[in-house]
Amino acid sequence: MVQTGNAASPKERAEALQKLAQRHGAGYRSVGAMAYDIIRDAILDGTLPPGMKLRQETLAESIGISRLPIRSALIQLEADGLVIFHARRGAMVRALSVEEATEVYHLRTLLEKDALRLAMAEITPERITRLRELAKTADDISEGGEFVEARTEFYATLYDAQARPVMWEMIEQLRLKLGRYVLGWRLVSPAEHDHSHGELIDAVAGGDTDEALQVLESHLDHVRDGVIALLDAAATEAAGDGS
Amino acid sequence: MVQTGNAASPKERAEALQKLAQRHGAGYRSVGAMAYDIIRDAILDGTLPPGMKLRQETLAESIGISRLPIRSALIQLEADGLVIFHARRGAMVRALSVEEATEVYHLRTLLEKDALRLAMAEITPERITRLRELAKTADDISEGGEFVEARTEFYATLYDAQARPVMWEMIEQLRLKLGRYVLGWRLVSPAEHDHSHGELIDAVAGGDTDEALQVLESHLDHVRDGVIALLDAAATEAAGDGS
DNA sequence: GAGACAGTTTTTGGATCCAGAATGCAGAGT
DNA sequence: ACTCTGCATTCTGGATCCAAAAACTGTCTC
Repeated sequence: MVQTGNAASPKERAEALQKLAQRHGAGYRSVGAMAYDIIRDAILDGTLPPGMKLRQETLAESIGISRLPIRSALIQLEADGLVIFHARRGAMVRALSVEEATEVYHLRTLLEKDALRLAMAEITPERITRLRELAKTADDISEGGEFVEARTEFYATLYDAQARPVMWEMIEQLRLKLGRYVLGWRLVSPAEHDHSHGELIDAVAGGDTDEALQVLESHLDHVRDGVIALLDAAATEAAGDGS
Repeated sequence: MVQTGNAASPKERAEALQKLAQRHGAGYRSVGAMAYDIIRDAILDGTLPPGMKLRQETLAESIGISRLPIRSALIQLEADGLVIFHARRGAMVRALSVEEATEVYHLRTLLEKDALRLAMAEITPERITRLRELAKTADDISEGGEFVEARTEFYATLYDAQARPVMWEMIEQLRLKLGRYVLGWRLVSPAEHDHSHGELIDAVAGGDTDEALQVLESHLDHVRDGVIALLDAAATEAAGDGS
């Protein structure tokens, strides 16, 4: 079992956290909300790897606040499934098992196909135009944080998040659980997924619902296979490390 | 808009909260976890009605702890969608709109039909026996807290929560959002839903997947209609109140 | 030499204290 | 008489402080 997750040195990690903290500079409603965003981003971009133990004191110092808003943030992250609390023993970054990842993709397929079906029933030409722009942005950008944002906006528009807030919230939750692994996969094999959003929006614009659903499903299957391969490799590696 | 939700007197509410606090006596890992359970139960059984403003001080005094674990609990409840924070203006019990309730039932139908389909593919005679017992318990009990527990255990077994934790978590989340309204509906029309769990388990035992799915769906539709009627009535009443 | 027990140190979780922001009331001006 | 503005009160959100529990280390014994 990987317990410490010491992929990088503690010093490097502290610096990366501080850099994230500076990016999330001012303009926040509350310090706790800022801490939540910083720690979430750190988990998603791999600064805090799965299995990493999260010491409240260290996080607080890195961000430059007290431990209290850190605790608020960690509680929220636990609800998101990114962090797990071991009673009286603090929090650690939650690692996803292969089984859980498979389940998440099963659910995403179920929900997102339904969302797409509903959205396509009332799609407008304006939205398609907007979607093409967003798809281009999402397919062009490779860098971590930016990519996640662009992709989120694309899907929010595609599924009409405004009209179906509860459904969108569920989809976002599922996507959040996987984000860090998808980014890791993109680093490993960057060539494989260049124009996936473009293809999807082409199918949507074509008006053929069944075809669009098929494109979406195979896209999800493709990413799922990549992520699971990554998880398998990590598990094998960890096992190979011995005790 | 119902803002204060003063259905009962403040004194009565404080007493009800204290009673809940006593029920959740000892044996808790942390005070925050206890506070979470108490407040959640209070929301679910109507002691804290939708729209009610949640003053941290008052809650802390009623339960007999400090404000800090209350805040932890409220953050968790926000993640559950039972509470909403208005920045710098504290938390209030979140009310569900008719649109959101409709969406929740749409999603539950989608997820639970899928869960039942998967579970029926690998059902065992032992589980059916166990389910019959649980169904009987759930159909017999009427009282609030007990009923929720019994019903939860029934569905956890039916959908094989152990084998599919992520899916079960999502279903639980959705069910949680509606719990208080379902209980309210049961109070209004107690005759309508006596043997629903029994009927469902009969269909499952019969082995006909399509029929079981149909029973599940019409059960969900039935409850949905009841809850939406209740919400509509509440909205009309609130509008009739004048300003 | 290895294992177990005890003491120390580290770290979480809770309570009290403090500051900043919002709301409500009152007074004055139009 | 009504409205707008300013002040006071109240409540949230954050920081510091404290206690209890767990982990680690060192020593003693078998």
